[in-house]
Amino acid sequence: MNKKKAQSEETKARIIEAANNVFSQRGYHAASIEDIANATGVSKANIYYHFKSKEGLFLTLLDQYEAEWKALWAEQLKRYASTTELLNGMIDVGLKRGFHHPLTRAAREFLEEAWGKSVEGCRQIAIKINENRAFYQSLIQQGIDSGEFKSVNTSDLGRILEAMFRGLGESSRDLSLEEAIRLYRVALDALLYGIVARD
Amino acid sequence: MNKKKAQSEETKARIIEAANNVFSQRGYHAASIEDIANATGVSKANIYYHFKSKEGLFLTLLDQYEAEWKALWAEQLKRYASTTELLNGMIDVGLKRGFHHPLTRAAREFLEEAWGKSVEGCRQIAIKINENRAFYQSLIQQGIDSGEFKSVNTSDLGRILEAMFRGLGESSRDLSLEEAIRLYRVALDALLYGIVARD
DNA sequence: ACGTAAACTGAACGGTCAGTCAGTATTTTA
DNA sequence: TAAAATACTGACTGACCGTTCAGTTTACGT
Repeated sequence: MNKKKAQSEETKARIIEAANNVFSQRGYHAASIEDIANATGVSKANIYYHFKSKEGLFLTLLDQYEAEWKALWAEQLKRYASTTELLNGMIDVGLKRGFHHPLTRAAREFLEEAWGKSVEGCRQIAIKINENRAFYQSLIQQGIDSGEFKSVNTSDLGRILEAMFRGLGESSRDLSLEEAIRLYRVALDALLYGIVARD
Repeated sequence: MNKKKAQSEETKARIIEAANNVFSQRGYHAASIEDIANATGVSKANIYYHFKSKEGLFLTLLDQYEAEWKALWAEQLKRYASTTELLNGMIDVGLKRGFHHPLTRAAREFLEEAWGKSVEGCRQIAIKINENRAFYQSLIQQGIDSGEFKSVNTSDLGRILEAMFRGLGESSRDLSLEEAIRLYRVALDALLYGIVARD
């Protein structure tokens, strides 16, 4: 139980890598299993040997991405003293590392396609959305606790922060990395300090 | 040339109405011409008598929606003295009138599907995106001119405002109208006055 | 009244794509 | 080394969907 299993796991890893690229570029629906098979260099049927379905493959990708994302954040959280700095750092790291979640588009598409069809798919995505919201919410809470932010409603503000970043992610698709980072920074600055003129 | 033409135009209008519902609920891809035909109560082929293609039908819908939106705004612009009030009013009117652009999801999906396939489709969507950006930008400029806002970069802030509203539109899909309006107001308040605590 | 054009339909076509299956090659186990 | 398990493939299926087309009904002009 050695050479064969190693081969198998390497193939699986190659499929995952190719699938990541194809889903990121084409989105969930437009990415066909055949595309992924060709990109990997294996047969279509082989993908169904390693993964239960297109949905199963995609959810595996999301799980993996989320795990990497969490690990990255656990590391970043130690590096910054204030929440403001942390948020600015988040922009840098988040954008440089794959332009703010390359699978986001595919994930949203997947969710919309799964709505009503795949109960399991919806459930899994719902879990991820909640975790993401809780993360943003905890960031805001941290800022309040440290006295940096006003005592705003963390649930609202978490949602708003998430919404703004998500919207920016889409809006900045035609921008270079540097321009995108600048835009995100300006946005964060506006949200932090407001745009209303003070006397 | 009377009864027949009237019938025809009524049918066309009914197709448009049904298509609006179906595209809004299902998104661009998942909405099949057959769905729309059934919802209208006509044959699939009849839709191709009145419209060139699925893309053509959808672009007609977008044009119509945009025209209504513009007319509504032209009216609203007169009703408010300050830009801050105007933005708050925008939330109310925009959300009450169909929860912030029901076709937005389908439009994004359409754009992603059209990328590389339909040059004409991309062109038309690009025009609409630019018009939308220019609109937000002019709102910000107006606020600066009246002395309400700091002299921020209008191009950036327009994009940011648009991104935030778009993100909120998605994020608030599981909220009631009242909750959504409240969330939007909190978001606008945060952007206007900031969330950083002042001494 | 009659020919013609507009409005409309049922059935089919062509293409795509997720998923299956019967079979082959390779490695492991006994 | 024989049998069994694993990794993998090519060809196929069934379903869906945008689009077309030959043909039918209906109103209009003359």
